[in-house]
Amino acid sequence: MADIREVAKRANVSISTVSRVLGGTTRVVEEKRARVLAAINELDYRPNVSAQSLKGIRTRTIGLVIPNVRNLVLPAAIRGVEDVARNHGYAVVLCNTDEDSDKEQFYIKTLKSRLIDGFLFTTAKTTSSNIKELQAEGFPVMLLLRELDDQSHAVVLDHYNGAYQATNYLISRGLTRIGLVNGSLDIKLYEERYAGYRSALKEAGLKVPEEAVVHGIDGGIEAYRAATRILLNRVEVDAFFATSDDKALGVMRAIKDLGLAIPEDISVIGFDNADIALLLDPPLTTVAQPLYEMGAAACRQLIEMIEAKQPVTPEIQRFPAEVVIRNSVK
Amino acid sequence: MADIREVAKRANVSISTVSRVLGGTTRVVEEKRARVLAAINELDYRPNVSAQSLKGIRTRTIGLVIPNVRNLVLPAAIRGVEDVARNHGYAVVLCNTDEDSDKEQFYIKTLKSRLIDGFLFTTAKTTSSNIKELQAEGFPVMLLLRELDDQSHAVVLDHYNGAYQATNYLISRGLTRIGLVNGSLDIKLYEERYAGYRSALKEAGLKVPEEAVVHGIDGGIEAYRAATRILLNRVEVDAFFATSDDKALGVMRAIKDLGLAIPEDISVIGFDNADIALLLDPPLTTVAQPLYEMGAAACRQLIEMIEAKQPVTPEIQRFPAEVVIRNSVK
DNA sequence: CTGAAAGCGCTTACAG
DNA sequence: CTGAAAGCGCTTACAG
Repeated sequence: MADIREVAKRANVSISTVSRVLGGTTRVVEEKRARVLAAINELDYRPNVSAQSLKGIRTRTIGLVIPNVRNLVLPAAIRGVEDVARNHGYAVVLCNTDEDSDKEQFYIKTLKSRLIDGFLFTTAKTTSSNIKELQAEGFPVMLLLRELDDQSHAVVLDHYNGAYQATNYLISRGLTRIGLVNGSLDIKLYEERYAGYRSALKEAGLKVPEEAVVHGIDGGIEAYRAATRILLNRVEVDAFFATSDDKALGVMRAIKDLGLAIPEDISVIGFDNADIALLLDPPLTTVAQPLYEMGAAACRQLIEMIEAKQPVTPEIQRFPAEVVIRNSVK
Repeated sequence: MADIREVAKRANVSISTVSRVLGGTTRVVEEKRARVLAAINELDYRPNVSAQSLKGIRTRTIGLVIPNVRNLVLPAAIRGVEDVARNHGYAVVLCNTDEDSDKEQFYIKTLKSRLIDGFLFTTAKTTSSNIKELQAEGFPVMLLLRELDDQSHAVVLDHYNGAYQATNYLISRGLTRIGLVNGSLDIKLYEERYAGYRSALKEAGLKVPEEAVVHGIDGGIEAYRAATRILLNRVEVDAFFATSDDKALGVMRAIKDLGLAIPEDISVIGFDNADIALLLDPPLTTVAQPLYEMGAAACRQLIEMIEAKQPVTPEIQRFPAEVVIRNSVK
């Protein structure tokens, strides 16, 4: 690729002038500006990001740290992030941590040495301090889907209310023995969904069927095993609240494998409204999380933080949850 | 972060020496080397990638260009890519093109100005020359999942044989009126899967039921509509071959919505063996594509190309396809 | 084996 | 408004 000297030569100006028309901050006489622009065009010149970054200019690159692309939820959020990044000229580096704090630490290190402008995490956990340390060092950090505390910028769902609504919906359909297949309580949102579930039961005068409640479940296969175990133990259950759609998928498979019908014998409600939820059998009733929009909002706010001169005060953007009614609940 | 001068000062050597112990190519006297290593450790020093890249050193960053993360297949391949990238100290920048040649072009440009070491594409199309041009400029380019021609390095499946096997399996189960829900013929692999399907039918003395064959379908929703249309037209069909699992999901939904049973009334076979295939209802019989392994292999070969001194001769690695039998076929 | 110096491609005070 | 020069953090001939 052409460099700034070639452009300068072709336009018959100094490299300083080329740099100035590119930067757009200083006045450049119209005639020269036009020549420079022409030269840039003809040579298809793009400034070398590494050279710019050495001078303290933004790299326009952000690091997106997630547990694992390979699930039903994250891809939609990633698209949201990426689309606004692209529209602002930013590139995004993808990192999968598998919920492993050491991997996360490793990625933070490599991203730092690559002079990333900011970080977007969907891996926040109460048990890890990686993110807090990074913030303390002054890096722009945004949290997405999972929050940490009110010292961090975050875009999240109102998980408590979503779970509360889901449970209430089941109750409104006459269901009373509602099992819960939940994720790890180290992750705040699963704690909140658990809390919303309990509140709804309590308000309705129902008690939590402890034998039909499991936490720490990750993905469809684990959910399948958990639900099978509960059902095989002859725990009486007329509905399951699975706190993610992939868990719901596993729970549904388990119910059917035992010869039971959905929703006639057991109802199932999920969480996320993943792209495939409406194609499942039966189409899955679930709590919608506007994943794409949340990813987009988080990326927008991160870029704002990056480009702001002064530090922005931490803000938590909480999206409302909504039950999408389909056919998996009686 | 600390820079090389601080390390040099602390270790009481010149910055050249620090650079040398880092590079590992030149001998450095053991005593100094130890001091430098200690200083690096104490300061948690990592060389500035931008500065290195300005000197012509690899950035250890690759661009991964895909149509859209938001589907059932790509995430697994991405994980394969990312895992081997991480193991070699590479970062990966993710780009979604939506099959749009202009977006692809845009990404190629931005990635170039970021001094990416190499490119990995899963977007190869016979109708676009973006990739060929990039190759002509001498950039290391790897193709994944989709190939272009024998001038390009690629890691792909034996699509023809996979489709041939799938169709043959249906035939072996006594099915004779086999519809096809296929992707765009601009993409070579869908052409190949189409060819495999036709060959199997032909060998069995069956003819292609043209009214039950559609191309250009992308995703579950479109597949749902296409299958519904075929069925509503009263085309007689006893099986569908959907050339991806997300299409199969839509086809299954369409069949059930019309009150038909799978596989009793109509059998369905998919392609990919996506993570959720075994949790569907019924569990989906499909052609397995080792997505994770293919992603890993492609990334491995790309890094090899990047780090090779001399140009590597184009090689196409073709993985074998395999039918995974579950319960969606009679 | 190792230090001082040049230079990678830029941006930005500093003069004019 | 604009050019020459310094310098961002590195690597690597060049001497010694």
